[in-house]
Amino acid sequence: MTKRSSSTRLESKELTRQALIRAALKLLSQNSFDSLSLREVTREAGITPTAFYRHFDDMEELGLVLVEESFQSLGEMLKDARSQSSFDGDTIKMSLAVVVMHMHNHTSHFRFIARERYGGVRRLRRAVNRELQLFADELAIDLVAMPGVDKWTTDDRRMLAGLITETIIRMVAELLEIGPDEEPEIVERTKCQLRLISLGVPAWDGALAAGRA
Amino acid sequence: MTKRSSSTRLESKELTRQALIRAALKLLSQNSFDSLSLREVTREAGITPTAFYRHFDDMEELGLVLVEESFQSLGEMLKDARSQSSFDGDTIKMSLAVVVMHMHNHTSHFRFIARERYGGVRRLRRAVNRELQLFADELAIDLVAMPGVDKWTTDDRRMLAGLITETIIRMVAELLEIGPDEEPEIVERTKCQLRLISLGVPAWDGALAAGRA
DNA sequence: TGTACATCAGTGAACGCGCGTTCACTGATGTAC
DNA sequence: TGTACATCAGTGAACGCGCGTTCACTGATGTAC
Repeated sequence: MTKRSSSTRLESKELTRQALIRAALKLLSQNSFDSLSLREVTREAGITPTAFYRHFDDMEELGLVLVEESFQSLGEMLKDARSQSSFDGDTIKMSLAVVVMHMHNHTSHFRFIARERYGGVRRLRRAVNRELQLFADELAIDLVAMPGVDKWTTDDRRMLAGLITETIIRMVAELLEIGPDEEPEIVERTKCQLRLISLGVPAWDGALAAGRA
Repeated sequence: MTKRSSSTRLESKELTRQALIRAALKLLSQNSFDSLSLREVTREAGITPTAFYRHFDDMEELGLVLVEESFQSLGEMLKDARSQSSFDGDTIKMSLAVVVMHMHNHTSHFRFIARERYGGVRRLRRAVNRELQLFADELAIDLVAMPGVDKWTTDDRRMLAGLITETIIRMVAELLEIGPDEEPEIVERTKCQLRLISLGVPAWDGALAAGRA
Protein backbone atom coordinates (compact mmCIF):
# COMPACT_ATOMS: atom_id res chain seq x y z
CA MET A 1 0.00 0.00 0.00
CA THR A 2 1.46 3.29 -1.09
CA LYS A 3 -1.73 5.36 -0.95
CA ARG A 4 -0.21 7.67 1.63
CA SER A 5 2.76 8.83 -0.40
CA SER A 6 0.75 9.02 -3.62
CA SER A 7 -1.61 11.43 -1.95
CA THR A 8 0.96 14.22 -1.71
CA ARG A 9 1.05 14.59 -5.49
CA LEU A 10 -2.74 14.65 -5.56
CA GLU A 11 -2.75 17.09 -2.71
CA SER A 12 -0.51 19.59 -4.44
CA LYS A 13 -2.55 19.24 -7.59
CA GLU A 14 -5.60 20.07 -5.52
CA LEU A 15 -3.83 23.14 -4.16
CA THR A 16 -3.22 24.42 -7.68
CA ARG A 17 -6.83 23.72 -8.56
CA GLN A 18 -7.98 25.73 -5.59
CA ALA A 19 -5.61 28.51 -6.61
CA LEU A 20 -7.27 28.62 -10.03
CA ILE A 21 -10.70 28.77 -8.48
CA ARG A 22 -9.71 31.51 -6.07
CA ALA A 23 -8.00 33.44 -8.87
CA ALA A 24 -11.13 33.27 -11.02
CA LEU A 25 -13.38 34.42 -8.19
CA LYS A 26 -11.04 37.30 -7.45
CA LEU A 27 -10.99 38.47 -11.06
CA LEU A 28 -14.76 38.07 -11.29
CA SER A 29 -15.24 40.88 -8.80
CA GLN A 30 -14.10 43.20 -11.60
CA ASN A 31 -15.42 41.57 -14.75
CA SER A 32 -18.09 39.20 -15.86
CA PHE A 33 -17.25 35.60 -16.62
CA ASP A 34 -17.39 35.74 -20.38
CA SER A 35 -14.82 38.52 -20.53
CA LEU A 36 -12.46 36.58 -18.29
CA SER A 37 -9.48 35.02 -20.11
CA LEU A 38 -7.76 31.76 -19.35
CA ARG A 39 -4.42 33.54 -19.31
CA GLU A 40 -5.61 36.11 -16.78
CA VAL A 41 -6.73 33.35 -14.46
CA THR A 42 -3.49 31.37 -14.67
CA ARG A 43 -1.46 34.56 -14.25
CA GLU A 44 -3.40 35.39 -11.10
CA ALA A 45 -3.00 31.81 -9.86
CA GLY A 46 0.73 31.87 -10.51
CA ILE A 47 1.01 29.08 -13.07
CA THR A 48 1.59 28.95 -16.83
CA PRO A 49 -1.42 29.03 -19.15
CA THR A 50 -0.67 25.50 -20.30
CA ALA A 51 -1.02 24.02 -16.84
CA PHE A 52 -4.66 25.11 -16.78
CA TYR A 53 -5.54 22.12 -18.93
CA ARG A 54 -4.32 19.72 -16.23
CA HIS A 55 -7.36 20.83 -14.23
CA PHE A 56 -10.14 21.89 -16.58
CA ASP A 57 -11.02 21.25 -20.21
CA ASP A 58 -11.78 24.92 -20.75
CA MET A 59 -13.03 28.05 -19.00
CA GLU A 60 -16.64 26.96 -19.14
CA GLU A 61 -15.87 23.88 -17.05
CA LEU A 62 -14.19 26.10 -14.48
CA GLY A 63 -17.30 28.26 -14.50
CA LEU A 64 -19.54 25.30 -13.74
CA VAL A 65 -17.28 24.37 -10.82
CA LEU A 66 -17.66 27.92 -9.54
CA VAL A 67 -21.44 27.54 -9.68
CA GLU A 68 -21.20 24.36 -7.65
CA GLU A 69 -18.90 25.86 -5.06
CA SER A 70 -20.95 29.04 -4.75
CA PHE A 71 -24.13 27.14 -4.08
CA GLN A 72 -22.43 24.92 -1.57
CA SER A 73 -21.77 28.06 0.44
CA LEU A 74 -25.37 29.15 -0.07
CA GLY A 75 -26.53 25.78 1.23
CA GLU A 76 -24.52 26.21 4.39
CA MET A 77 -26.22 29.52 4.87
CA LEU A 78 -29.64 27.91 4.67
CA LYS A 79 -28.54 25.38 7.27
CA ASP A 80 -27.46 28.20 9.57
CA ALA A 81 -30.71 30.03 9.06
CA ARG A 82 -32.70 26.91 9.84
CA SER A 83 -30.84 26.22 13.06
CA GLN A 84 -32.20 29.41 14.59
CA SER A 85 -35.54 29.79 12.93
CA SER A 86 -39.02 29.38 14.13
CA PHE A 87 -41.76 31.54 12.80
CA ASP A 88 -41.98 33.91 15.69
CA GLY A 89 -41.93 37.66 15.22
CA ASP A 90 -38.20 37.94 14.79
CA THR A 91 -37.76 35.36 12.06
CA ILE A 92 -37.33 37.93 9.34
CA LYS A 93 -34.79 39.95 11.27
CA MET A 94 -32.78 36.91 12.26
CA SER A 95 -32.84 35.35 8.81
CA LEU A 96 -31.65 38.55 7.20
CA ALA A 97 -28.85 38.80 9.75
CA VAL A 98 -27.69 35.33 8.74
CA VAL A 99 -27.78 36.28 5.07
CA VAL A 100 -25.85 39.50 5.61
CA MET A 101 -23.23 37.68 7.65
CA HIS A 102 -22.75 34.99 5.03
CA MET A 103 -22.58 37.62 2.37
CA HIS A 104 -19.65 39.27 4.11
CA ASN A 105 -17.90 35.93 4.53
CA HIS A 106 -18.48 34.75 0.98
CA THR A 107 -18.65 37.94 -1.02
CA SER A 108 -17.20 36.47 -4.19
CA HIS A 109 -19.60 33.53 -4.23
CA PHE A 110 -22.63 35.76 -3.88
CA ARG A 111 -21.37 38.20 -6.46
CA PHE A 112 -20.76 35.36 -8.89
CA ILE A 113 -24.29 34.06 -8.45
CA ALA A 114 -25.88 37.49 -8.79
CA ARG A 115 -23.88 38.37 -11.87
CA GLU A 116 -23.85 35.15 -13.84
CA ARG A 117 -27.50 34.49 -13.23
CA TYR A 118 -28.20 37.05 -15.93
CA GLY A 119 -24.77 36.85 -17.53
CA GLY A 120 -23.70 36.22 -21.09
CA VAL A 121 -22.79 32.54 -20.85
CA ARG A 122 -25.80 30.40 -21.45
CA ARG A 123 -24.74 27.19 -19.70
CA LEU A 124 -23.66 29.12 -16.63
CA ARG A 125 -26.89 31.09 -16.54
CA ARG A 126 -28.86 27.87 -16.77
CA ALA A 127 -26.80 26.21 -14.05
CA VAL A 128 -27.19 29.15 -11.68
CA ASN A 129 -30.92 29.39 -12.21
CA ARG A 130 -31.39 25.66 -11.78
CA GLU A 131 -29.58 25.84 -8.45
CA LEU A 132 -31.58 28.87 -7.38
CA GLN A 133 -34.75 26.96 -8.17
CA LEU A 134 -33.58 24.13 -5.93
CA PHE A 135 -32.76 26.65 -3.24
CA ALA A 136 -36.24 28.15 -3.43
CA ASP A 137 -37.77 24.67 -3.30
CA GLU A 138 -35.83 23.98 -0.12
CA LEU A 139 -37.16 27.20 1.31
CA ALA A 140 -40.67 26.21 0.25
CA ILE A 141 -40.40 23.18 2.50
CA ASP A 142 -39.45 25.32 5.47
CA LEU A 143 -42.39 27.59 4.83
CA VAL A 144 -44.78 24.87 5.94
CA ALA A 145 -43.87 25.95 9.46
CA MET A 146 -45.38 29.36 8.78
CA PRO A 147 -48.88 29.70 10.23
CA GLY A 148 -51.46 29.07 7.53
CA VAL A 149 -49.01 28.09 4.82
CA ASP A 150 -49.18 24.42 5.82
CA LYS A 151 -52.57 24.29 4.14
CA TRP A 152 -51.35 25.84 0.89
CA THR A 153 -50.77 23.90 -2.30
CA THR A 154 -47.18 23.07 -3.25
CA ASP A 155 -47.38 25.45 -6.19
CA ASP A 156 -48.48 28.32 -3.98
CA ARG A 157 -45.70 27.60 -1.54
CA ARG A 158 -43.21 27.66 -4.40
CA MET A 159 -44.66 30.94 -5.58
CA LEU A 160 -44.14 32.40 -2.12
CA ALA A 161 -40.66 30.92 -1.79
CA GLY A 162 -39.72 32.39 -5.16
CA LEU A 163 -40.85 35.83 -4.12
CA ILE A 164 -38.89 35.66 -0.88
CA THR A 165 -35.75 34.30 -2.56
CA GLU A 166 -35.92 37.01 -5.19
CA THR A 167 -36.30 39.75 -2.62
CA ILE A 168 -33.34 38.52 -0.61
CA ILE A 169 -31.11 38.07 -3.64
CA ARG A 170 -31.91 41.57 -4.74
CA MET A 171 -30.88 42.79 -1.32
CA VAL A 172 -27.57 40.97 -1.54
CA ALA A 173 -26.93 42.33 -5.02
CA GLU A 174 -27.57 45.85 -3.77
CA LEU A 175 -25.37 45.39 -0.72
CA LEU A 176 -22.52 44.27 -2.97
CA GLU A 177 -22.70 47.58 -4.82
CA ILE A 178 -22.55 49.94 -1.90
CA GLY A 179 -20.50 50.98 1.11
CA PRO A 180 -21.17 49.79 4.67
CA ASP A 181 -22.86 53.08 5.65
CA GLU A 182 -25.79 52.47 3.38
CA GLU A 183 -26.13 48.86 4.45
CA PRO A 184 -28.66 49.32 7.28
CA GLU A 185 -30.97 51.31 5.02
CA ILE A 186 -31.12 48.54 2.43
CA VAL A 187 -31.51 45.78 5.00
CA GLU A 188 -34.29 47.80 6.62
CA ARG A 189 -36.11 48.19 3.34
CA THR A 190 -35.83 44.48 2.63
CA LYS A 191 -37.11 43.74 6.11
CA CYS A 192 -40.19 45.84 5.34
CA GLN A 193 -40.70 44.07 2.03
CA LEU A 194 -40.59 40.65 3.65
CA ARG A 195 -42.88 41.88 6.39
CA LEU A 196 -45.35 43.15 3.82
CA ILE A 197 -45.28 39.79 2.06
CA SER A 198 -45.87 37.96 5.33
CA LEU A 199 -48.86 40.20 6.01
CA GLY A 200 -50.40 39.04 2.76
CA VAL A 201 -50.08 35.38 3.73
CA PRO A 202 -53.06 35.11 6.16
CA ALA A 203 -55.29 36.79 3.58
CA TRP A 204 -54.22 34.46 0.79
CA ASP A 205 -56.78 32.28 -0.88
CA GLY A 206 -55.13 30.36 -3.65
CA ALA A 207 -58.36 29.48 -5.38
CA LEU A 208 -59.39 33.11 -5.74
CA ALA A 209 -55.96 34.51 -6.34
CA ALA A 210 -55.76 34.90 -10.07
CA GLY A 211 -59.16 33.94 -11.25
CA ARG A 212 -58.38 30.25 -11.08
CA ALA A 213 -61.34 27.91 -10.53
CA MET B 1 -30.01 79.21 -45.63
CA THR B 2 -28.82 75.77 -46.62
CA LYS B 3 -30.09 73.86 -43.59
CA ARG B 4 -32.17 71.59 -45.77
CA SER B 5 -29.42 70.20 -47.92
CA SER B 6 -26.98 69.99 -45.02
CA SER B 7 -29.40 67.75 -43.23
CA THR B 8 -28.93 64.88 -45.65
CA ARG B 9 -25.34 64.37 -44.51
CA LEU B 10 -26.48 64.49 -40.90
CA GLU B 11 -29.30 62.15 -41.73
CA SER B 12 -27.08 59.50 -43.21
CA LYS B 13 -24.71 59.84 -40.28
CA GLU B 14 -27.67 59.22 -38.02
CA LEU B 15 -28.56 56.12 -40.03
CA THR B 16 -25.09 54.69 -39.43
CA ARG B 17 -25.36 55.54 -35.77
CA GLN B 18 -28.64 53.68 -35.56
CA ALA B 19 -27.04 50.75 -37.40
CA LEU B 20 -24.32 50.61 -34.74
CA ILE B 21 -26.88 50.67 -31.96
CA ARG B 22 -28.97 47.97 -33.60
CA ALA B 23 -25.87 45.86 -34.25
CA ALA B 24 -24.80 46.10 -30.61
CA LEU B 25 -28.26 45.15 -29.34
CA LYS B 26 -28.35 42.20 -31.69
CA LEU B 27 -24.97 40.91 -30.56
CA LEU B 28 -25.92 41.47 -26.93
CA SER B 29 -28.56 38.78 -27.16
CA GLN B 30 -25.67 36.31 -27.29
CA ASN B 31 -23.01 37.89 -25.10
CA SER B 32 -22.68 40.34 -22.29
CA PHE B 33 -21.54 43.87 -22.96
CA ASP B 34 -18.03 43.61 -21.64
CA SER B 35 -17.20 40.73 -23.94
CA LEU B 36 -18.49 42.62 -26.96
CA SER B 37 -15.77 43.98 -29.25
CA LEU B 38 -15.80 47.19 -31.22
CA ARG B 39 -14.86 45.26 -34.35
CA GLU B 40 -17.74 42.84 -33.94
CA VAL B 41 -20.17 45.72 -33.70
CA THR B 42 -18.86 47.54 -36.76
CA ARG B 43 -18.76 44.28 -38.73
CA GLU B 44 -22.40 43.65 -37.86
CA ALA B 45 -23.29 47.24 -38.73
CA GLY B 46 -21.51 47.00 -42.08
CA ILE B 47 -18.86 49.69 -41.62
CA THR B 48 -15.13 49.66 -40.99
CA PRO B 49 -13.86 49.64 -37.39
CA THR B 50 -12.37 53.10 -37.84
CA ALA B 51 -15.70 54.70 -38.64
CA PHE B 52 -16.95 53.78 -35.19
CA TYR B 53 -15.05 56.73 -33.77
CA ARG B 54 -17.11 59.16 -35.84
CA HIS B 55 -20.03 58.26 -33.57
CA PHE B 56 -18.73 57.24 -30.16
CA ASP B 57 -15.53 57.80 -28.19
CA ASP B 58 -15.42 54.16 -27.18
CA MET B 59 -17.62 51.15 -26.47
CA GLU B 60 -18.57 52.40 -23.03
CA GLU B 61 -20.16 55.49 -24.51
CA LEU B 62 -22.17 53.29 -26.84
CA GLY B 63 -23.22 51.28 -23.79
CA LEU B 64 -24.51 54.36 -22.04
CA VAL B 65 -26.54 55.28 -25.12
CA LEU B 66 -28.04 51.80 -25.05
CA VAL B 67 -29.06 52.35 -21.43
CA GLU B 68 -30.76 55.58 -22.40
CA GLU B 69 -32.56 54.06 -25.35
CA SER B 70 -33.66 50.99 -23.40
CA PHE B 71 -35.21 53.05 -20.65
CA GLN B 72 -36.94 55.28 -23.14
CA SER B 73 -38.78 52.18 -24.30
CA LEU B 74 -39.48 51.24 -20.69
CA GLY B 75 -40.92 54.70 -20.11
CA GLU B 76 -43.30 54.28 -23.00
CA MET B 77 -44.45 51.06 -21.43
CA LEU B 78 -45.25 52.83 -18.18
CA LYS B 79 -47.26 55.39 -20.11
CA ASP B 80 -49.24 52.61 -21.77
CA ALA B 81 -49.85 50.90 -18.46
CA ARG B 82 -51.06 54.13 -16.93
CA SER B 83 -53.50 54.83 -19.71
CA GLN B 84 -55.53 51.76 -18.82
CA SER B 85 -55.03 51.49 -15.12
CA SER B 86 -57.24 52.09 -12.20
CA PHE B 87 -56.92 50.00 -9.10
CA ASP B 88 -59.85 47.74 -9.73
CA GLY B 89 -59.56 43.99 -9.51
CA ASP B 90 -58.00 43.54 -12.89
CA THR B 91 -55.16 46.01 -12.53
CA ILE B 92 -52.55 43.32 -12.00
CA LYS B 93 -53.68 41.27 -14.95
CA MET B 94 -53.85 44.24 -17.27
CA SER B 95 -50.52 45.67 -16.19
CA LEU B 96 -48.77 42.38 -16.69
CA ALA B 97 -50.33 42.09 -20.14
CA VAL B 98 -48.85 45.47 -21.04
CA VAL B 99 -45.44 44.40 -19.78
CA VAL B 100 -45.49 41.13 -21.68
CA MET B 101 -46.54 42.88 -24.86
CA HIS B 102 -43.78 45.46 -24.60
CA MET B 103 -41.31 42.74 -23.83
CA HIS B 104 -42.14 41.04 -27.11
CA ASN B 105 -41.83 44.29 -29.00
CA HIS B 106 -38.59 45.38 -27.38
CA THR B 107 -36.88 42.14 -26.47
CA SER B 108 -33.36 43.42 -26.90
CA HIS B 109 -33.94 46.47 -24.70
CA PHE B 110 -35.32 44.39 -21.88
CA ARG B 111 -32.60 41.82 -22.17
CA PHE B 112 -29.96 44.52 -22.08
CA ILE B 113 -31.42 46.02 -18.91
CA ALA B 114 -31.77 42.66 -17.17
CA ARG B 115 -28.25 41.58 -18.08
CA GLU B 116 -26.22 44.73 -17.59
CA ARG B 117 -27.93 45.57 -14.36
CA TYR B 118 -25.70 42.97 -12.74
CA GLY B 119 -23.10 42.95 -15.48
CA GLY B 120 -19.36 43.39 -15.39
CA VAL B 121 -19.13 47.04 -16.47
CA ARG B 122 -19.41 49.31 -13.49
CA ARG B 123 -20.59 52.51 -15.17
CA LEU B 124 -23.25 50.63 -17.08
CA ARG B 125 -24.43 48.83 -13.99
CA ARG B 126 -24.68 52.12 -12.16
CA ALA B 127 -26.53 53.78 -15.02
CA VAL B 128 -29.05 50.94 -15.30
CA ASN B 129 -29.73 50.86 -11.58
CA ARG B 130 -30.11 54.61 -11.40
CA GLU B 131 -32.70 54.46 -14.16
CA LEU B 132 -34.49 51.56 -12.50
CA GLN B 133 -34.64 53.60 -9.30
CA LEU B 134 -36.27 56.45 -11.22
CA PHE B 135 -38.69 53.98 -12.75
CA ALA B 136 -39.66 52.63 -9.33
CA ASP B 137 -40.10 56.19 -8.05
CA GLU B 138 -42.47 56.88 -10.91
CA LEU B 139 -44.40 53.78 -9.99
CA ALA B 140 -44.45 54.88 -6.36
CA ILE B 141 -46.37 57.98 -7.44
CA ASP B 142 -48.98 55.88 -9.18
CA LEU B 143 -49.40 53.72 -6.12
CA VAL B 144 -51.08 56.60 -4.29
CA ALA B 145 -54.17 55.59 -6.22
CA MET B 146 -54.17 52.21 -4.47
CA PRO B 147 -56.65 52.08 -1.58
CA GLY B 148 -54.85 52.71 1.69
CA VAL B 149 -51.47 53.51 0.18
CA ASP B 150 -52.32 57.21 -0.09
CA LYS B 151 -51.79 57.46 3.66
CA TRP B 152 -48.38 55.76 3.57
CA THR B 153 -45.09 57.57 3.96
CA THR B 154 -43.04 58.20 0.83
CA ASP B 155 -40.40 55.73 2.02
CA ASP B 156 -42.97 52.99 2.45
CA ARG B 157 -44.39 53.66 -0.98
CA ARG B 158 -40.92 53.39 -2.43
CA MET B 159 -40.40 50.15 -0.58
CA LEU B 160 -43.58 48.78 -2.13
CA ALA B 161 -42.73 50.13 -5.56
CA GLY B 162 -39.30 48.50 -5.36
CA LEU B 163 -40.81 45.15 -4.49
CA ILE B 164 -43.25 45.33 -7.38
CA THR B 165 -40.62 46.50 -9.88
CA GLU B 166 -38.29 43.72 -8.81
CA THR B 167 -40.99 41.08 -9.17
CA ILE B 168 -41.91 42.25 -12.64
CA ILE B 169 -38.32 42.49 -13.82
CA ARG B 170 -37.67 39.00 -12.60
CA MET B 171 -40.66 37.84 -14.61
CA VAL B 172 -39.33 39.51 -17.74
CA ALA B 173 -35.88 37.99 -17.21
CA GLU B 174 -37.43 34.56 -16.89
CA LEU B 175 -39.62 35.02 -19.95
CA LEU B 176 -36.55 35.93 -21.98
CA GLU B 177 -34.99 32.57 -21.13
CA ILE B 178 -37.83 30.31 -22.13
CA GLY B 179 -40.07 29.30 -24.98
CA PRO B 180 -43.61 30.62 -25.50
CA ASP B 181 -45.20 27.44 -24.11
CA GLU B 182 -43.97 28.11 -20.61
CA GLU B 183 -44.93 31.76 -20.75
CA PRO B 184 -48.43 31.51 -19.23
CA GLU B 185 -47.09 29.56 -16.25
CA ILE B 186 -44.55 32.23 -15.39
CA VAL B 187 -46.99 35.10 -15.91
CA GLU B 188 -49.49 33.26 -13.72
CA ARG B 189 -46.95 32.84 -10.93
CA THR B 190 -46.02 36.51 -11.10
CA LYS B 191 -49.68 37.42 -10.99
CA CYS B 192 -50.02 35.43 -7.77
CA GLN B 193 -46.97 37.10 -6.29
CA LEU B 194 -48.31 40.57 -7.02
CA ARG B 195 -51.70 39.53 -5.67
CA LEU B 196 -50.06 38.30 -2.48
CA ILE B 197 -48.23 41.60 -2.10
CA SER B 198 -51.43 43.55 -2.63
CA LEU B 199 -53.12 41.47 0.07
CA GLY B 200 -50.45 42.60 2.50
CA VAL B 201 -51.10 46.25 1.78
CA PRO B 202 -54.32 46.73 3.84
CA ALA B 203 -52.62 45.08 6.83
CA TRP B 204 -49.55 47.26 6.62
CA ASP B 205 -48.70 49.51 9.49
CA GLY B 206 -45.44 51.24 8.72
CA ALA B 207 -44.80 52.23 12.30
CA LEU B 208 -44.94 48.65 13.53
CA ALA B 209 -43.36 47.08 10.51
CA ALA B 210 -39.77 46.56 11.50
CA GLY B 211 -39.66 47.64 15.07
CA ARG B 212 -39.42 51.30 14.11
CA ALA B 213 -40.77 53.77 16.66
C1' DT C 1 16.36 -0.45 1.72
C1' DG C 2 17.97 0.48 -3.30
C1' DT C 3 17.40 0.71 -8.06
C1' DA C 4 15.27 1.24 -12.45
C1' DC C 5 11.25 2.75 -14.70
C1' DA C 6 6.52 5.15 -15.09
C1' DT C 7 3.63 8.89 -14.21
C1' DC C 8 2.22 13.40 -14.73
C1' DA C 9 1.90 18.56 -12.92
C1' DG C 10 3.84 22.26 -14.62
C1' DT C 11 7.13 24.66 -18.30
C1' DG C 12 8.33 27.55 -22.28
C1' DA C 13 8.38 28.34 -27.13
C1' DA C 14 5.54 28.80 -30.89
C1' DC C 15 1.32 29.35 -33.88
C1' DG C 16 -2.25 32.06 -36.02
C1' DC C 17 -5.98 35.26 -34.80
C1' DG C 18 -8.90 39.15 -33.47
C1' DC C 19 -8.41 43.01 -30.86
C1' DG C 20 -8.34 48.66 -30.19
C1' DT C 21 -6.36 52.47 -32.00
C1' DT C 22 -3.35 55.51 -35.30
C1' DC C 23 -2.84 57.49 -39.58
C1' DA C 24 -3.06 59.44 -44.11
C1' DC C 25 -6.52 59.00 -47.51
C1' DT C 26 -10.87 59.51 -50.58
C1' DG C 27 -14.70 61.31 -52.43
C1' DA C 28 -19.40 62.75 -51.72
C1' DT C 29 -21.83 66.54 -49.56
C1' DG C 30 -22.10 71.28 -48.15
C1' DT C 31 -20.78 76.34 -48.32
C1' DA C 32 -19.33 80.91 -50.09
C1' DC C 33 -19.19 83.86 -53.57
C1' DT D 1 -26.62 78.93 -61.79
C1' DG D 2 -21.40 77.77 -61.68
C1' DT D 3 -17.09 77.38 -59.61
C1' DA D 4 -13.65 76.80 -56.18
C1' DC D 5 -12.88 75.39 -51.62
C1' DA D 6 -14.10 73.21 -46.95
C1' DT D 7 -16.02 69.64 -44.37
C1' DC D 8 -16.19 65.18 -42.74
C1' DA D 9 -18.23 60.12 -42.82
C1' DG D 10 -16.18 56.30 -44.02
C1' DT D 11 -11.77 53.63 -45.89
C1' DG D 12 -7.76 50.56 -45.67
C1' DA D 13 -3.18 49.61 -44.18
C1' DA D 14 -0.55 49.18 -40.26
C1' DC D 15 0.95 48.71 -35.30
C1' DG D 16 1.71 46.09 -31.13
C1' DC D 17 -0.76 43.11 -27.89
C1' DG D 18 -3.10 39.39 -25.44
C1' DC D 19 -5.59 35.61 -26.61
C1' DG D 20 -6.45 29.99 -26.71
C1' DT D 21 -4.26 26.04 -27.89
C1' DT D 22 -0.35 22.77 -29.61
C1' DC D 23 3.79 20.61 -28.65
C1' DA D 24 7.92 18.52 -26.94
C1' DC D 25 10.08 19.00 -22.60
C1' DT D 26 11.60 18.57 -17.46
C1' DG D 27 12.07 16.89 -13.17
C1' DA D 28 9.84 15.70 -8.91
C1' DT D 29 6.84 12.10 -7.16
C1' DG D 30 5.21 7.41 -7.19
C1' DT D 31 5.57 2.29 -8.21
C1' DA D 32 7.48 -2.38 -8.86
C1' DC D 33 10.75 -5.45 -7.76
